[in-house]
Amino acid sequence: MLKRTHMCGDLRDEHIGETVVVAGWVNTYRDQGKGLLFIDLRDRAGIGQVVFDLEDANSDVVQAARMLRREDVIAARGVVRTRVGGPNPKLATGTIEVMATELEVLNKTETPPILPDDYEASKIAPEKRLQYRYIDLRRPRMQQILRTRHEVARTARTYFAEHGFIEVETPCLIKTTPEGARDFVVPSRSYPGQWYALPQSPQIFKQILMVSGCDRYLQIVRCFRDEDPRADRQAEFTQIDLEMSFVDRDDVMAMMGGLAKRLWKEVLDVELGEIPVLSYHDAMERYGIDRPDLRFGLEIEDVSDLAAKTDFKVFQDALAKDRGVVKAMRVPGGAEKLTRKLTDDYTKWIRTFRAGGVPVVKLTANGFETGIAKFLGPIADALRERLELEEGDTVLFTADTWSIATKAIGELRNRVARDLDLVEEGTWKMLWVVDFPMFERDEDQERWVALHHPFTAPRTDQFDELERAPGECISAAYDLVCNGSEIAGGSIRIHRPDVQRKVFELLGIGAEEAEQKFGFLLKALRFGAPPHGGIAFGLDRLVMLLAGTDDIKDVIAFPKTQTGQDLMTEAPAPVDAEQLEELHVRVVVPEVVEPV
RNA sequence: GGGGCGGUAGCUCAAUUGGUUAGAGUCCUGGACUGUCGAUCCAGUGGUUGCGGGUUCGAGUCCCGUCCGCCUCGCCA
Repeated sequence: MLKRTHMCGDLRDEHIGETVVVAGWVNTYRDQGKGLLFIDLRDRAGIGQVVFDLEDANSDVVQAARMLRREDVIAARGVVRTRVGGPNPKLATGTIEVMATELEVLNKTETPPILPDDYEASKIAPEKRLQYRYIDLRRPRMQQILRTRHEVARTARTYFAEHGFIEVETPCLIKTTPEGARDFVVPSRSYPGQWYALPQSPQIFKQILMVSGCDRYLQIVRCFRDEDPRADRQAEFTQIDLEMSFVDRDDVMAMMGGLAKRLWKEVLDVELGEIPVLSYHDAMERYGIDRPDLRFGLEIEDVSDLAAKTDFKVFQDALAKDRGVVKAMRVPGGAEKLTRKLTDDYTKWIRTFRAGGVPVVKLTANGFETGIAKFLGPIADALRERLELEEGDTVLFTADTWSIATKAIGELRNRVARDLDLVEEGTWKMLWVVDFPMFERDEDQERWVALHHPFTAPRTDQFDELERAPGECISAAYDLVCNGSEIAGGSIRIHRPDVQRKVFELLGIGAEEAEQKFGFLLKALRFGAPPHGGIAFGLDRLVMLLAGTDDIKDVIAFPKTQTGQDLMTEAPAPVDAEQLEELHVRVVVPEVVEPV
């Protein structure tokens, strides 16, 4: 076999005159018949041109070269020289070519079902790309993303190693935990009827490592949550997981902000600057979401007090509800840009978030016009002042309970920014969101649920509230948000068993149940647990941002579909009866499943 | 579990109110061409219209069911 000396994508002017051996895949071929044959050869580093002189039509090299087809695997020896036909500015290797003297066909390909061209990748059916993932991954773009992912992981390891973190592995076969997402479970062969669960995160283990005196822990770790996927979510995903002892909230935020800055610098050569901090309360009130996109304005105002003075039934009905509110968003210049078609569409679309519609009004030289203008008489001046309205603006409203109206207008804010092209590409708006409530009321089940997770500590000044008014208790949790995407979330943890028991109790986990399900944690906390806290970065989402893609499947080498299948390996699949027997598992299939 | 969109040649798509032999580009096969570069030109192979039923003289097209993909609501401590 010809031994490779250079990556064909790495060849430059400096290699001119050298005899090289390159190897890779035939990206394209251009056969000129009598005379010349050009091969664009692709390897991990890029694409380079190999030329064959066809003068001696009977030579083995020429005969083999003329048989080459796209995606054949070859090696070629030749001399690097300046391109005779002039440079190709589209290629990094565009000024040079390899004049081939030897050719070795390492593997002919069958006609490829898909071709690894970036320029038509978006047109190929997603299931074909997943089915033939090995071909799809040959695309330069996919190779670039794989390397970005590697860079992120490498940078994180280096950064945290510099700061005294050590990497520790935690188990994948663990005990199922209540609360949280649905677990993936694994049957135990040795213990009939007993099951392991795959970790939703290594949360408890990393806390116990703090009790063990590790002081600073790092793990790049796979997590599993058996919930329906989304464009930015897979059932199986990766966290950069961290925990620190003897720290407060500011210590953790400073350390983790440092990683974010390092990543953006190393991967994109972007200086992030100081990362601002916003309270959960302000995020929800001003942006209607706990992970606001700060690349554009469109701030939201509560106008419930004004709305109460109108006769508009939608407002009145909303305000009559428990915690009913009316929210308003000023869209500068919206009178022109927000067409009737668009605003009608919003009213329909907003129903997916359970809001009734989107009342609209425009401010013109003649005052409020269209939509609900006729109801705004009594509050016209106050509304103009509150929203600092100018002529040509549109105001969009939502009215319902606080949680529905807030969420709806938050989603609407993002939608309007997209529709009006207000999002400036290439900008990075990172922020910390802090001061989350400890608990959220689950009205259906009439109980408190943890907003973050049950091991999150109250802020140090909030222990009274924990006893007195759990609904008002503020936690020591923090989320790192970038361009409207949550990229990390964490908290200071509870390190006192009495506080942990109290929180379990508030969550409706009684002493006995707590002992049975979390006994090992409660016990560990009794034996000298240091104050500690940590965070987990979503590696997949980080890479999505840094690589500029909005499909999580692009940043995972072998992703699953929305129904949890791997189209390449065809997992999941049935197992043998003997396997089931050994595992003491009997399958009950709802209906007859057709064999494929 | 709910909603929306889609599935026609290896790939990307077209096909009039339900009407003749389901077309085009690309890939592939063969040929032409001495500096191409998403090469070009000529010719050709290639189809169980996702699958199963139904309506009809006649179904890619209409109806029912089902499978698959994408987006989304719920869900995701």
